[in-house]
Amino acid sequence: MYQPTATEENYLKTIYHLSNTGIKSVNTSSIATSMETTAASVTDMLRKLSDKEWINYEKYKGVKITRKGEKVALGIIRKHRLWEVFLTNILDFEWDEVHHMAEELEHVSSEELIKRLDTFLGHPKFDPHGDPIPDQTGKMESHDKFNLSAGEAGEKYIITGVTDHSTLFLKHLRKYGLLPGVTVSIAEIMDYDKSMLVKVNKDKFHLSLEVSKNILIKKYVSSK
Amino acid sequence: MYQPTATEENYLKTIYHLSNTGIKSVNTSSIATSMETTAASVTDMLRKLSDKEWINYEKYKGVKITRKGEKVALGIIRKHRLWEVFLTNILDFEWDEVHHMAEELEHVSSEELIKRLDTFLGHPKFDPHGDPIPDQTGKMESHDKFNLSAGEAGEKYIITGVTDHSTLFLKHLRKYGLLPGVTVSIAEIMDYDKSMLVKVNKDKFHLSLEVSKNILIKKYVSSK
DNA sequence: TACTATTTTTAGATTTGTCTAAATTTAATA
DNA sequence: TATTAAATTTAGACAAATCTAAAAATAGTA
Ligand SMILES: [Mn+2]
Ligand SMILES: [Mn+2]
Ligand SMILES: [Mn+2]
Ligand SMILES: [Mn+2]
Repeated sequence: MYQPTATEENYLKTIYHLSNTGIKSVNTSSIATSMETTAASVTDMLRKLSDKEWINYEKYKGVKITRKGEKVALGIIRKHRLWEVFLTNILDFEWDEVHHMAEELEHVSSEELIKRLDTFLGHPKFDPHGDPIPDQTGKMESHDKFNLSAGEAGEKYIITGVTDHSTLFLKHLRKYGLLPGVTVSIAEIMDYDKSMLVKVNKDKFHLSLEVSKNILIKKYVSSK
Repeated sequence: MYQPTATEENYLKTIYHLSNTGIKSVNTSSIATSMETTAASVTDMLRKLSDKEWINYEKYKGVKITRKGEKVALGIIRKHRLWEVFLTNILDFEWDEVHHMAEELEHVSSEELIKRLDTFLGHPKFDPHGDPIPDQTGKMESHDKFNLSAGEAGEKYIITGVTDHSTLFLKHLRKYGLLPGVTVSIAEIMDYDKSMLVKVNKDKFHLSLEVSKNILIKKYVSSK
């Protein structure tokens, strides 16, 4: 139908993400905050996105993304995450360095390029942060993820991702080797502040609730 | 100093190329033709590029690129050609398919990304079309290239590049396996139309002057 | 319910890059 | 050299995306 501009792609991606963050209705100001722009600019853009049928928009009533808009958003998210895999696995960037570059690369338009990149990378299912990569049709894995802060003392878990994607947080976790795929056992949970003592390989760390709240895990199972 | 926009980068790249195509002074209309835009638009942009000291521009007198502007242009050309190597060598695209994608990828801004891509690719000196890749300082190899049409019957040559970069021409050459690095011997040159019979491996082809004029070669030397 | 605070939209500008049409300058030629 | 042709620049407009400030609508609260 229409060919979205890079800006339109960014709006749709943001609206898609906000729609899936438990936030009831996606309103103008939440979009403005996420996009680091003004509510007035968002209103302007919402009208354009609505004209092109990527969202349903009624003045003052908030926004709902359409199936069409979702398809655009998932395409961009797919590109973003595949490029992130490329940057970490092939060019050896750290997981806290790749997001900014992927923000640019995700707008390179060739579908064939991303198809071949996907093949070259071995059809990865998750990006370096543990986020699932949509396939060409938009489908992706959704392993039930829960927070390390909800884990129990004495139990063993595998890190599957993070809820805070900020460079600061990712860098912090890297210092402890707390990356997706790594096995963590909870040695002790402090009653006073809910901080925890965890074991990773031979090392023991003390993690604040602030940190454990933002780490996603699944139960450890020895078979694969 | 200033951060060039993608459009400014494209203008500078075009001006740089025109400056090195033997065309005496780079004039407004030649830029307009190359960029597929109007002379009026070019005039507007020349003023901007001049303000930012990437070109020297005097009304009605044409354009000369500055050292600063050349540095910008060479940076873009480096990115363009490295991405072309990536697309052909790593993602298995054909040499006639990569230019369009590289036109987008060349504007991805990270210097560190291109540095690592260069390392990953093994610091290639030439792109898939035989064009030299500038290094980080802007230096590049300039093998003296001459045209196959100026070759002599009975002699053996190695293809080093092309002067026509159109998809049509590149596709045509691919059909015959006439790619950079391939050895060609001229069996016969027809007096009437200067067309030639060439041998590539076991195959013999008849090449029109139109074609041989656009193929760049160097003398064959058995040692390396 | 009435008033106030917050959110959202509108109005009016600005920047970047583009265009067409008209005016101006330079080049070509009779 | 005078006149015509071609190239270039200017003038005025437009689309995309943004902004600030003001107006309008909705939500929160006494
Ligand atoms: Mn990211
Ligand atoms: Mn983006
Ligand atoms: Mn190219
Ligand atoms: Mn090339």
